Amino acid sequence: MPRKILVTNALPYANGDIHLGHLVGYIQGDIWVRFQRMRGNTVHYVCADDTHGTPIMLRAEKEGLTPEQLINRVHGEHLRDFTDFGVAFDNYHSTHSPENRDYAGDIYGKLSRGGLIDTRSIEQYYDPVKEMFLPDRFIKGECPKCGAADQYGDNCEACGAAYAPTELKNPYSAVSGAKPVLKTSEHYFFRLSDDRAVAFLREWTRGTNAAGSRRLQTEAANKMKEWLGEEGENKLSDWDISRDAPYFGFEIPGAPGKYFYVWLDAPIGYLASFRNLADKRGDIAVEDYTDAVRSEAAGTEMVHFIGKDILYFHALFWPAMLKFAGYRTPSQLCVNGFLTVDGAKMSKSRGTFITARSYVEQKLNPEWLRYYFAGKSNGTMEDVDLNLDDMIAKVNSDLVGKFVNIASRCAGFITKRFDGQLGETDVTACSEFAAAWAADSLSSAYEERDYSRALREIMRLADVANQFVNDHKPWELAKQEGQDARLHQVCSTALTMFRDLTRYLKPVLPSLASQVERFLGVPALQWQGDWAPLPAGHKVEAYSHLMTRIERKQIDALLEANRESLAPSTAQPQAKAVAASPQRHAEKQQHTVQAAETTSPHISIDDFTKIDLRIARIVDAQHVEGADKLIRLQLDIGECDEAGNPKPRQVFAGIKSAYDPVTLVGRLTVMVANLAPRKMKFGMSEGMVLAASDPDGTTAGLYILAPDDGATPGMRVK
RNA sequence: GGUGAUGUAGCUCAGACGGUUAGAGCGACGGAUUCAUAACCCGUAGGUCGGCAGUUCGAUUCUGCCCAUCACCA
Repeated sequence: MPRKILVTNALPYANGDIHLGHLVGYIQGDIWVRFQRMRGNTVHYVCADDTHGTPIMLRAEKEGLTPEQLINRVHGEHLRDFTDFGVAFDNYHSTHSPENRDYAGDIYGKLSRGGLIDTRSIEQYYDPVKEMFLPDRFIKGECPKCGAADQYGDNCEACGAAYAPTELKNPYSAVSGAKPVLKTSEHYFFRLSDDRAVAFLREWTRGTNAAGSRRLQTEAANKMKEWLGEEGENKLSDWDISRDAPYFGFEIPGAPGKYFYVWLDAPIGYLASFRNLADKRGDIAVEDYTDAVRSEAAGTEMVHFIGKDILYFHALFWPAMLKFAGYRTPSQLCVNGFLTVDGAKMSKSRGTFITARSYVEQKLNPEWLRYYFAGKSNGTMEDVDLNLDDMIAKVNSDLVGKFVNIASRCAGFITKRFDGQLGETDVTACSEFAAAWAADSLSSAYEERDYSRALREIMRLADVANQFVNDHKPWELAKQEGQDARLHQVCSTALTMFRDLTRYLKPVLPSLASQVERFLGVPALQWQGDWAPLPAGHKVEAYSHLMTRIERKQIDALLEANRESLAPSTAQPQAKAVAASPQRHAEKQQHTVQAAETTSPHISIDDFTKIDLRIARIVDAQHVEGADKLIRLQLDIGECDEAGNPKPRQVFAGIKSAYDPVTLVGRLTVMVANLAPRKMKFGMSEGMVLAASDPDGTTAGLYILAPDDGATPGMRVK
C-alpha cells in the first residue's frame, strides 16, 4: 500500500536572499521526497514564502515599494534559487494569500470558541513619530549591564546579557530615532499554559505517530522536555499572537486594528500552499491530509522539514494550534542543524556567507553541493560543516573518479565495437548489486534520512564496479583475437552496475541521473520491483562526459564574490546581518541572526597599546644559509647591555624575495618589540618587522615600512 | 551562570550493550597499470579514541571532574 505524504520545508522569510545555510534543509527534504517517489509513494511537496511582519513592512518602505510589490519580487527570486538547486516543490505559494487568510481565520475561530484565546493589556514601547509599536529588535539603547551603546532591545552583543527592552538606558527607535514611550494595548493570547494544551504537548512530543515511529528526533524530544518541564510543572506561558496596526498581515476577525502575529500564520502557510496546489490540480482530497478524523481514516502523513532554530514554533505552538482546531497534527518533524563553513559561522567578511544566487552565477554545479550536503546529513540535529577543501576532494574522487568513471571507461567499447548494443550481463559478477537490491539497508538509510550512510554504501559498490573492470581488463580483451564476446560482456556488466549506482544516487543527483537515463536509453529509474540487468541487445547512446571536477580556484572566486569589505558599521541592521541559521523565519530569525554576528572588526585602544612598536635601525642584514625566505636582521632600538654597549635585536624576516640584504643596512623601519621571542631553525628571533603586501596576491611584492625623517631608533610608534 | 550536544588517524566521518591486533573514504608514500578528464587497481605508514581521576580482572566504550567548540535557557 503506497504511502500518501504531505511534505513541507520551512518557509523562508521574504526579507532576504536564500543562502547555503538555508539549502541544507531544503536539499535534505527534496532528497527524501525524491526517494519516496522512487519507491512508488504519493508525495505532495509544498513550500511558500513567509511574508508578513514588521521587518517586511519597513523594508518595503525603505525600498519605496508596497509590501506586496516587495514580496512578489522576492517570491520570484526564492523560487528561482530553489529550482536551480533541484529543490522541486509541487507548489511554491505565499502566506499572503486568500487560502492562508481562510485557514488562519478558521483555526483562530476554533481556538477562540474552544476557550483557548485570551485578551489582556500589555505595555510596550511605542514610536511616537512613526506611530507604531516597536518589536524588540527595533529598539536600541545602552546595555543595562555593561553600558555598551547601540544595543538591541533583547540582548547585548558586547556582554551577552539578556534583558527586556524597557531596561535599556537611553532607548531610541531604530526606525525613526525618536525616544520611544510606553503605551498600553490589548493583545490576544493563545493559552498554551492551559492544562489541555500542556497535557497534549507532553504526550505529542514524546509519543509516536500512526506508523509507530517517533515524531521528533531524540535530541529534539529532549529539548522539548526541557521546555515543557517535568510532570506537574508548567513552564509554558501563553503566546502573544496579535500585533497592532500598522502591521503587514491579516487583520484578526472581529478585532479591528489587531493583526495576527507573523508566526501565527507562517506555518499555516503549509496548508495554504497545499490547498492552492489542490485547487490547481483538482485531484487531491485536501481534508484527507488536513482534517483530524479524515486523515486518520485515510492514513496520510504530514512531514515537516525545519531548522533547529524554529523547533520551538513547530513542536509547541503548531501542533497545539492544529490539535485544538480539529486539524491533524504533524506525523514527523525532521530537524536539521545549522551550517558552518570551514568550521566557523558564515561570515560576510570572509566571503563564506554564500548566497544561492552567487553559487549559480559563478557556474558551480548545484549537484556538487547536493552531494556534499547529503554526505554530511545523518538524520540528526547536528550542525553541518561545509569544509570547502573536503567538498572538492569528496566530489572529485567520489563522483568523477569513481562513479562517472565507470561509464566513461566502458561505454567507448560498446559504441566503437558493438554499435552501441549491449551484450549479456555477467549476473554472477553482479551478486553484490543484486544483494544490495534485495537488502533494505540502502532504502532504510534514505528513509531515516541518514544519507551519509547511504552514500558510504553506494561508494563501496562503486569500488566493487571499478574493481570488476580492473580485474577483467577490457582494454586488453579489445586487443586480443576472439575475445569479442568477453569484452562485450564485461562492458555490458559494468554498465548494469553503473545503472544501479545511478538509481541509488538519483534522489541526491536528479539532474545527473536524468542525463544517465538518456545515455542508457532507459525510462526514469525507479526503486521497486525485481532486480534485472540491462538486457542484451539494448541500445545505448554514445557517452559524453557527465560531470567535471571542482577546482579550488572556482571556490576562491565564489568566496571573493561573496566577500564584503569591513566598512564601518553604518549599514542598516538587516543589511549586515550574518545568519548562522538555515531557516530564517519571521522575526524570530532577526534575533538569531543579529546575535550571531560577534566577529566585530574593532579592537579597543587597550588592545592596540599592548603592541609595542618601535623605530629600529637595521645595523646588519645577512642571507641565511638554507632558508628560502628569511633574512637575518640586527635591529637597533636603542637597547644596551649591562656594560652600556649597544645591543641590537636579532630578527628573522621573511622578506628575501623582495630585498637584497645589502640595500637594507642603515635603513630605519618599524618593529614589534614585545613579540614573544621564538626559536627558529636558524636561531632566536626577537621580534618582527612590519611589511605590506596584497592579501589577494593580485599585486605582487613586499614592502617594509619606513618612518619620515627625524625619527630615531627606539621611538615608540602609536 | 544553568542545561544539552560534540570532541576517534593530516581531512571528513563510522564504531564500540566494557574484552584478543580501533575502522572506512579521501589525502600522503610505494608499486602496478594506461580503457578512463593522472581517473582506476594493489600495498604501506599515521591514532596513548580531548585531559585527569574513579568503578572493574580489564575502559577509548560506564561514572565524576576539567578543558575546548557549539546550541538552548535565565
